Amino acid sequence: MAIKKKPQKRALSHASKKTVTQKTGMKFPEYDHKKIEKTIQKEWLAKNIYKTETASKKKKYYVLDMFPYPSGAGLHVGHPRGYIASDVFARMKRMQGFNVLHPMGFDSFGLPAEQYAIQTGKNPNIFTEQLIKTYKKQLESIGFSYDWSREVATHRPDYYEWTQWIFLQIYNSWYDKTKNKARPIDDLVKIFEKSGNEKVHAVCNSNSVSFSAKEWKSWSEIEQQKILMNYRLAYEGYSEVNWCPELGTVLANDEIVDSSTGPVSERGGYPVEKKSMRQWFMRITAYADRLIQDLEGLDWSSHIKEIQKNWIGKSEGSEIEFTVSTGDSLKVFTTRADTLFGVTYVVLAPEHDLVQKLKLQIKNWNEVETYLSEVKAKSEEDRVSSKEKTGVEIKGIKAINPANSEEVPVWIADYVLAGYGTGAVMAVPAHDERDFEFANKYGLPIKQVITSEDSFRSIVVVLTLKDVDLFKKQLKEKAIPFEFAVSTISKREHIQVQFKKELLKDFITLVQNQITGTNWVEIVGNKNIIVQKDSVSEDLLDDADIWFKKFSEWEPFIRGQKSLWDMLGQNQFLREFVCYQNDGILKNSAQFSGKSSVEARKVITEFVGGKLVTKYKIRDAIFARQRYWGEPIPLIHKKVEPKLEIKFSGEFRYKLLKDGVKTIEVRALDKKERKNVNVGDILKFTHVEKQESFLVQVKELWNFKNIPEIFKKGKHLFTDIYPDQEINTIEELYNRYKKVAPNYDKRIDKYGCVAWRVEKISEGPLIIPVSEKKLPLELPNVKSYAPSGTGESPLATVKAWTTAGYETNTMPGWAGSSWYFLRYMDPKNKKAFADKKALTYWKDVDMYVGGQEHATGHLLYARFWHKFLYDLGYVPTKEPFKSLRNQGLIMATDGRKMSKRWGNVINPDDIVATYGADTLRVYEMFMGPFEASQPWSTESIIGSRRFVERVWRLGEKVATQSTAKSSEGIERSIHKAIKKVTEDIHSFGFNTAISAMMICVNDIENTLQKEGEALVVREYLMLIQILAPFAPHMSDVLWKQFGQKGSIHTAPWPTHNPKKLIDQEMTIVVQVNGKVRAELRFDTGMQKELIEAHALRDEKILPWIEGKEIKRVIYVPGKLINIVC
RNA sequence: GCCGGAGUGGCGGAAUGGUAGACGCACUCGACUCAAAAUCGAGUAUUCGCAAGGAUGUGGAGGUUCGAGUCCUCUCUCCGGCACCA
Repeated sequence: MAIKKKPQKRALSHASKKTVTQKTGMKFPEYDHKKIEKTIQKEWLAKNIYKTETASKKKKYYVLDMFPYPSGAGLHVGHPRGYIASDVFARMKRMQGFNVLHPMGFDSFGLPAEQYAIQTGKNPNIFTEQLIKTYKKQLESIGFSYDWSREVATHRPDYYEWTQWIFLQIYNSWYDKTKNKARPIDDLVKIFEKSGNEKVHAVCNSNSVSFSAKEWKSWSEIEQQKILMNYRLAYEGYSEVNWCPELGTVLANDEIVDSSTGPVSERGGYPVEKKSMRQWFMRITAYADRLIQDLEGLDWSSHIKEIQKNWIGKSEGSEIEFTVSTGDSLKVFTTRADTLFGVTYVVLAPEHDLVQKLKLQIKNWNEVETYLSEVKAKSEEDRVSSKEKTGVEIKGIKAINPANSEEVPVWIADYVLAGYGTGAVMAVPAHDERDFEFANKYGLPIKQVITSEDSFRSIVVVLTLKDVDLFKKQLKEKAIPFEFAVSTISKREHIQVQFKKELLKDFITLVQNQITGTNWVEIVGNKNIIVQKDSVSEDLLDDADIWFKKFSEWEPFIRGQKSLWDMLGQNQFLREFVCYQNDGILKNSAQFSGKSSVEARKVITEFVGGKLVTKYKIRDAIFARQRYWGEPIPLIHKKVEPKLEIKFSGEFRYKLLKDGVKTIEVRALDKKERKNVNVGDILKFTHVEKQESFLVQVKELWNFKNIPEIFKKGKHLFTDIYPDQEINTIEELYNRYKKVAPNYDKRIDKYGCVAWRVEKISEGPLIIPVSEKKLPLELPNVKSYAPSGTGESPLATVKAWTTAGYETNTMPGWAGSSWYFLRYMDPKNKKAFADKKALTYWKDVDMYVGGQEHATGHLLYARFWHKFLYDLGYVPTKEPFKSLRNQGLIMATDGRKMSKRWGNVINPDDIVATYGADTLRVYEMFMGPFEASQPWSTESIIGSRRFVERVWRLGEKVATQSTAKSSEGIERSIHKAIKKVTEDIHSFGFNTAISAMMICVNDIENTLQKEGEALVVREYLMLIQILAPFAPHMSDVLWKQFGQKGSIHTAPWPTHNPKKLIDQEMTIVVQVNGKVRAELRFDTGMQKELIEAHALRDEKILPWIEGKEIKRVIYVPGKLINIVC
């Protein structure tokens, strides 16, 4: 049985409340954190010292925390780390005279509250408000300088009114690529009315077709809206969700776990499947490029920037058109157009359009179909996790390489993704690992077209141990007249030599002549090539065939070299072939041979009539949750009158048979042949009775108030026509039909007739936005928070909600957090999300502090929304967060993450109670570098407590007599500390800032022990001022204790005087050949020559330089002197 | 696999190319105390040496430099992100 060791609680010295009598007779209290913190917090509140006004002549500074999600688990000591840092920062800025905005709020919509509501049936609104209260209390006890009058919570209607408002702006916008910004959708409508969509250069759904202004105008509102939906920045669409039939609900990715039988729900372990559901999307892809571009000007950690860049995944390449033997064109996307001559096959994604289109021409359709269904049956996990590539050749179809007109086979394989690029790739197995693997598996040819141009190469020379020494010696003695590096690998008898490419020849000669019995291996990049000793020659440089030498040929040789085998056995050598993926010089590429990859990409693309294009990995963001506890999406699905779309089908001449119309004799328009078809078949025919042909053109949609019974979708109707008539509109057609319909059968034999068909009955609801005046669209009360069972949100079960036609999806968690920082600027505004004045004053966040886990979520979405608002002129800056700092996690004492599950959570309330908020703050800042993760240490925190107390007790020793003279040493320490602390807070080096203050306190204490030295009030106050951001309670109380008016937190920040930093003496380290041999003290500012003379005569130095010629003396002013001899 | 970041005492960590281990924890010894806690003082990388002092030392192997934890090359390990993105 494990014995749990209880952490020992340290006794703290505050126990007694007696006072200490100072030299001066003034009463100095003991440090009692509970009393101090409680009193001073009350005073702050009463005097409202952290309230921030917008109208200020002072310069603004906006310090923001990522607001918390108030969860039932409450805070643990890891959460406030970022808040403490930003608070320290904000406090310093405030003391430096800035008008600091430092607010706090709550990201209060989300899953856990919903989960709780489902389980308990309690109203999540009430529950959430309670949690917020608890959180606030916890935060307040730590002593943050938040202006609570600006608090926001995303679940409150006065807040989400504006989340909904922003949504509507996004919904009513489109992205103009020409102007590279979002514009109102009304602008687009105007363009459509004027010139259709041919000139529109917009970011839109790929299924949109081109149309003219006339066509646009001819469409019904529903049709127009459907077109517009392809352009809106918030649009309706479908996507696959994780559907759990047992639970009757949609699950988020983290609610799913893998099991042996496939994915199951975390709760209950029920199977989870994919289901296509209606969703709302945000067209973040429109901003992909700007989201990358504008990262450049941001003061964020390169780490986060990198993650975002990676996530957006920009890649520049070419779109190249291959021709398929059927005549169809096949576009591929590649970043390596330079390898076009190396294409030996092309691959389509299983979902590629051409696959279905060419169905009839595919000779092995059965095989293809089997493969397609196999792929479909595979779960996404299977498809990704099994690295084994599968595919099938499409027989009967070839693709023609536009570069050299070569015919190459066409394959379908699921390693090609339908959603990226064009869903088709040109395969260059010689220079792409995936193609390489696939080609090897299916025996496809490999054609080499790029040669390495590395200026450096590595060679591993296999030597005996004895030879290694010899070899090294030769190199050391510069027996080889060129630059290289030597290293032994794994302490075995290998030597790795690096050298410039042009020196290869010389090197080979040397090895062959001087070292006997060597064999060797060449490594290019991280790929290996074996070269037999005999075959080493000049053409090693340019004969690329060696890259494809079969391993089997060399295997016996390598096995013979046991150590080499050990070294290389586990790596790429197990491969039979090697493929070279880097840029290089082209070969086997007709007129392009000899060009560099970079140049060739451009010219080859041009040569084959391709296009240079940019692609992004990022996908549009799903902006809908099938949940209750989120902002309602302010849209109404309005039912409208149905519309018919009617399609003309053809002309017929009927041959009346005795028992009625059964067959029709017809002649096709283009192929002059007769054939019999059945009634209802749709064909293109000419009128044959008089050998005349006429066309019926139908381009209109028909609106019906009430659709006649006869118009069933897909039903064929026949209208008689006379040979000499023309029918131009559906209306004419319909009228004729109506006339004929009653005695249809009787008339039909006499005349020709035209067939037409109801193609589409568009009844779909029209989506209209809720009027801005009616916002907020408040969440209705529901009887049950349980899932609706259909996968839809519980809102779908609310009758009033659905009859009003309101959208039943709610917004995702990231909606409210994508703009909250703007609301803080003017949180009570009822007319706008924030007033223009407030927005122009506060502009953007100067310092944003939070966890890096939001790199690809919140931080991306917030930037996206902000850019959108900027495009429409609602905010003055392109980017919301100028500087960003990410705190490291605080792990539990056991090294794991703090979590209820592990039972290792440390509650800040306990720490505040035992040690005080000031100590908690100092400790969390002192633990280590702010951005690094550290484990919480129950033992180490005492050090911070000691420091806080020591500063307090230093107060007893302050000389309050007006005659007291300040000590030069103490003055210097304090000014040093001011300098260091100011700089370090700026650079978020809180741990070293505290260390500097500790050094300062140690210095003062030591100095005070000397006779005649005193700590004067002014200097002591400076010390507590720089400590104030870290220990705000204690320092403010001390401030008042020493008779200062107002709060320390509104007093100006001290500045250091550079003159006071200078010591009269300096310590110079004396080195001989870089080794420290002595330390000497000189007057500050002494000349180099004098110092040098002293150093050379020093008794500690003499033995080291005796009898040696002094070659050089290096002097680093004020620091060291190095004697080289 | 690819892209980032990091490896320094018993622990958290500090060091514009210039005395490696600041500061803190822990530990050891001492002072105070009847005693303990708290507090204060001294010490604390490894190794040789009684000492003075010397040698070694920042994951490993090399290099550049008067001088490298820091810069360069290779390599190992750990952490984070992405993951068949052509």
